[in-house]
Amino acid sequence: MHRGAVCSYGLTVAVNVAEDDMAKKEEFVQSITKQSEDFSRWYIDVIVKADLIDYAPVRGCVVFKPDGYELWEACQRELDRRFKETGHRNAYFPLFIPESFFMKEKEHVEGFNPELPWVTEVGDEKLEERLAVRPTSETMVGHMYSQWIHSYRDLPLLINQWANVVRWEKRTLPFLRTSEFLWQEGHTAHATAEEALEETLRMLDVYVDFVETELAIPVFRGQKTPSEKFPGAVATYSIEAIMRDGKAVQAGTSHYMGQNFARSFNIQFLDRDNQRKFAYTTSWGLSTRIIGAMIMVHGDDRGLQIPPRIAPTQVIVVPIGPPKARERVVNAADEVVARLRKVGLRVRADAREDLSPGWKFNEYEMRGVPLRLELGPRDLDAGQAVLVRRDNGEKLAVALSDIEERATGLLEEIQKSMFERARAFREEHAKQAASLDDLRQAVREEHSFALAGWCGKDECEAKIKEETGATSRNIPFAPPAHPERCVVCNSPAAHVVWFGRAY
RNA sequence: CGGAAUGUAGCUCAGGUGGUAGAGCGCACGGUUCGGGACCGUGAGGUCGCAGGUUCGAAUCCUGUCAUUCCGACCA
Repeated sequence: MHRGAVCSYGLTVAVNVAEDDMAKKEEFVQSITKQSEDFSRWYIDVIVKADLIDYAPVRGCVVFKPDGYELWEACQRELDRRFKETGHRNAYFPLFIPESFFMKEKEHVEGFNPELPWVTEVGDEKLEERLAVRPTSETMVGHMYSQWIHSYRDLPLLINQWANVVRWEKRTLPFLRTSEFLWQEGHTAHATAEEALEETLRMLDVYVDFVETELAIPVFRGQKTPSEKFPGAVATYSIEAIMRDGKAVQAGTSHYMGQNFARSFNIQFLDRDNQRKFAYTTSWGLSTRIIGAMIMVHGDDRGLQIPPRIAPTQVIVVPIGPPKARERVVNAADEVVARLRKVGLRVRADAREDLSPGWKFNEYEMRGVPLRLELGPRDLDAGQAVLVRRDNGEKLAVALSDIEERATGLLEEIQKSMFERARAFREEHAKQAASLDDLRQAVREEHSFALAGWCGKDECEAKIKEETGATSRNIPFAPPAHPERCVVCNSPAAHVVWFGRAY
């Protein structure tokens, strides 16, 4: 811990300074647990240090701080645009759901009952009927749709809701599983099964497009096995992402309900042929969990790494210089910020005088800002700025005259290379398993997904979970291979399934 | 919901066998600094998670409770 400053000749001083810098770098990095050391620890360290969330004094609940909430706002912005483009409109349904509504759909109530919080009294008075705090809104929406839909002319009904929901989870993890979370839930009603199924898959594709384009997370799309489907659905489809520790996160789901909820809630319409028919419904949801996935897919030992397209701050401008040069660099920085904003970039300058440039470099890397723009006296003399990429650390001296073009181009490149890196990782971590041992090896030792044949029996699926800790993720529409036998019982495979350990 | 660990200043933590609380970092003020987490000086800041109990006296011992982390069961 001794500085080398007392040394009297240049070479020694230089060596000691370099060692000192290394030591400091180490120290900084140590404040975030290394991914390889303890991935869970790393995750918690990063989200707290990057100021995304704070724990609330209620079990399993968190506060989204501005930097975390802005990530969700970016997701909302991009998703909402896609929902509108596909003909949906937003509405809002109540937070409280009468107990009797849950009784109407047997599978549904059984599925959610263990995690429902209930309102039983108001002031000193007991309520006549208990009210659940919604875990999802199918029942309330079903009830309302039964009153709104009378004719085939009322269909399709395409509504989305942005809301908070509550599921009292036994085990929580910020973003990935909290007792209360934010999400969107789409609810649609259609005249025919074909149309409803088409909607279900269309919205799954909207999720794929959103997650891959905006969040740079490659996903596996497919159908859930019966044991993993939504309570009350005929079929559930999902997109599954693989984290850097090899574990799976279900990034979005889309459900085809058939007429199940329509029958339970009496959603009927008079068709062209003057016959009363039950509608076909769908629902689809994507939650703040996706932010956890983004962190775990892109983050590294230096902290967060946010894809430019959703980054609340895309470019951080750091003016550098001693007090005499201060005014000059700060003015230049302001000008650069204004110019970049003009072309639509989200840019901020950090001109705080009490923090050194080095401190800011580390800080914004930890916070995942994709691009840093350094502006010092030497740069101004040369008519340039230094751009530094978060994804690969590359430094580029760029002429101020074409800063807009270069910054925009670099952000696009970063977005692309982040997706490519994640995709390469996914390819390396997608194995095939011909036996239960293979499967265990793949998910436990190789931290991967495993593609395996499955006969379709619940027992075999349960056995896989028991033996390997992996659950079925989904049944891909276009599997990369076609194993013919069930990995457990060796009878002919009815499906090809992705298995993985899940969050 | 079961097992384990933790809870003391904003953060990380130290406080043998009970005697009224400390460090580093951060924060505030002043000054010097500024191209990869700068430095000096001064200062503010804690009903020791909460509630009981034992005791003349509890951060310390006991009981309960709440929260967080990890493992397991349950669950998307």
